[in-house]
Amino acid sequence: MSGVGRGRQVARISDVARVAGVSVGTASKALNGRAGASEATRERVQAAATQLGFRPNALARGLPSGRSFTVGLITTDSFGRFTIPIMLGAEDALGVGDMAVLLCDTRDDPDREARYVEMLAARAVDGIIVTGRRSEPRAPLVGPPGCPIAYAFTPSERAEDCSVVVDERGGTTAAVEHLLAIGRRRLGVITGPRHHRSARVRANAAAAAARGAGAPLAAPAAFGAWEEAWGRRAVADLLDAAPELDGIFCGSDQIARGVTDGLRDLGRRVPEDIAVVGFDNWEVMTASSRPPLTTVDMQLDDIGRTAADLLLGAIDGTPSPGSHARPCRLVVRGSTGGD
Amino acid sequence: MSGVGRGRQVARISDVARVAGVSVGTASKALNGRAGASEATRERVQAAATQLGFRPNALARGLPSGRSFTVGLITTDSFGRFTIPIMLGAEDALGVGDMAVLLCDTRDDPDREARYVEMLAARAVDGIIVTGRRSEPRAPLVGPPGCPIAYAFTPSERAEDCSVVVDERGGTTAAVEHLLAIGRRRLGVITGPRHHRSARVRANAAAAAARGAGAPLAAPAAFGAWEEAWGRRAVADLLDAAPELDGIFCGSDQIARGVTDGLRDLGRRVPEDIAVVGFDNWEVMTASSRPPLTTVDMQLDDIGRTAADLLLGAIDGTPSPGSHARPCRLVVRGSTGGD
DNA sequence: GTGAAAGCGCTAACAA
DNA sequence: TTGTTAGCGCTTTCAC
Repeated sequence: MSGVGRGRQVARISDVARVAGVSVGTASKALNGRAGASEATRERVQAAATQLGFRPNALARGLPSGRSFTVGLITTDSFGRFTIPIMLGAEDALGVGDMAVLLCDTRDDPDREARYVEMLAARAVDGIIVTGRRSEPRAPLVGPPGCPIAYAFTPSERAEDCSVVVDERGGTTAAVEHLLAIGRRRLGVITGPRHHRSARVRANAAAAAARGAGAPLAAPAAFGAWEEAWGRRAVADLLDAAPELDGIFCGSDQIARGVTDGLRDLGRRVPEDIAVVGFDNWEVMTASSRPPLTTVDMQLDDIGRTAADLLLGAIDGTPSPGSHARPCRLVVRGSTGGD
Repeated sequence: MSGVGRGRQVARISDVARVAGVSVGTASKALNGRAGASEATRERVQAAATQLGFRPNALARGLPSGRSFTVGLITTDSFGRFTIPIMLGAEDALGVGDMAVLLCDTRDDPDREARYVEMLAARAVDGIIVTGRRSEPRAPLVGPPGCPIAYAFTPSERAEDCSVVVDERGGTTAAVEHLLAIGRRRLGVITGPRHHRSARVRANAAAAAARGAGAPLAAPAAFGAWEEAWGRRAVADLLDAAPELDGIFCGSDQIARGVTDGLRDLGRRVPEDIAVVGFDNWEVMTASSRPPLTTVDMQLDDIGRTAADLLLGAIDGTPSPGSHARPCRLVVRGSTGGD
């Protein structure tokens, strides 16, 4: 015990100092590039550190400064399809600054969230990234006092908090304009449940874009569920209501895939008779759909990366309060005649 | 600076000691339940701690002991479908012991892996969990000397390392026995690429189970890709080779879903004409398939939980070397007449 | 430019 | 039973 266990096997700064023939304080300065160390000693110390494979103990390093070179990543949803790319992007950005990431999966449970925040406080994290699977704003995280927070994808309800969100409106508009650009004029919309903000935003944006181009929707947007089965069912109903439909914007790739399957069942050709656009660029869906789906990519890794960058800024004393919208990217494939 | 920043806002053990009217050392003993503190003071200290909302600084706590109450979670694959449930299970088990989880996504890059190991060493992690998306054994992780490691799902090539793996053979056998139990005798197998261990293991186990029951496969196993499109294609070929097939075991739910779609295209009814079983219990696939898929659940959360438990044991001085196989669970749904 | 010394918050010897 | 003291490995004053 008494720290003699594993710790001893690793080079400490005192070892580096001894090898370099300087004091511990000087070694510290030299290693951290702080003023007050000649170029010569700096090099000697660096050499000694390299030779010994010295890595500063992050725990000890953080104690005096109150920093831990660690950020907490809180996801309110068991990491799913949406949070993963966000996490990867965040990890990328943080890795550059040698920041480690502490994982916290709250599973939508406020108690778990509170416990995790305590844990992060006890570990003196330098900042926290909060993410989730929905674009609906969430109640602000009650974090450790003074600890910077950045929200990714799921914004905070408090407007002045730093949130990085997807420009869903812009992505939808691009998708509809693409349908119009390939000559479709009688458009329909099939999307998720009305109580989901994303479903509403995308439906409204699609309707507005179509109307704005002088080609208003051929039928009201159909709200349902984020499921293939809903897409299959809805497209049949939609064609009853508007038989000469020639383009469909779907609120998700799952729905879009159901729509293409439904259209095939009905004997309609995609994209010749009816072009279909999805949303999410979820490879599993876009690739297995017949034909592959044109879709909107939310570039979630960029969301995560940006949130992490802004968080790092805040940690360094340059906060970026407010909501930051990031663009989507349209990916054209066979379901609108691409490829 | 100088630790006066955020650190000051949080109660330290000295605050607790002062409020309780005892020394810091006594407070420490009382809080940690170590011998040498009367019941009365113990209670006073506890009360003071609660009142102040005291949480011991994990960094400071770990410095003397050389421990950090943190484990590293290394995943060799951008967290995908397989690693997520594993991570959740591991988090569950670790959370009980108040262990935090440091996230490391190596993206199959040995350099990244090496850098992460250094980072984990610098943070003095108490242990490391290594996971991946394949059941193929991997080269042993070169971790910090003396640091316990547990492999989850993807085992280590070194037999004496602690690995928790899925009993794929057992799961496959259960699936085939289910097909036999509902009266199917002319079975086929469609699975992933031959160079994937899982594809081979499952195909062999299925063939052995069928043979063992006196109903050898009606056609050799078809190896291809983990894709729906492969399932659609393969089932057509398989029916050419063995027209009176009445049951198909698929190496994944994606393939199985392709198979059900392909059978519908061919005018065969599932399960009346041909029963279909998948593998993975991936909800997106099982639910959208028509009918919903009977499948094998690998219980990956259990894999993660078990790996974490074994790691905690090793950290506490009770290692569990060797390979630990965990059972699968058969989930019966419409594609074999269930529900 | 360099070294000595204090201290970050905690634990664990050892005294009292 | 309690308090005192000495570190854990590092950074950072402050003398020299």
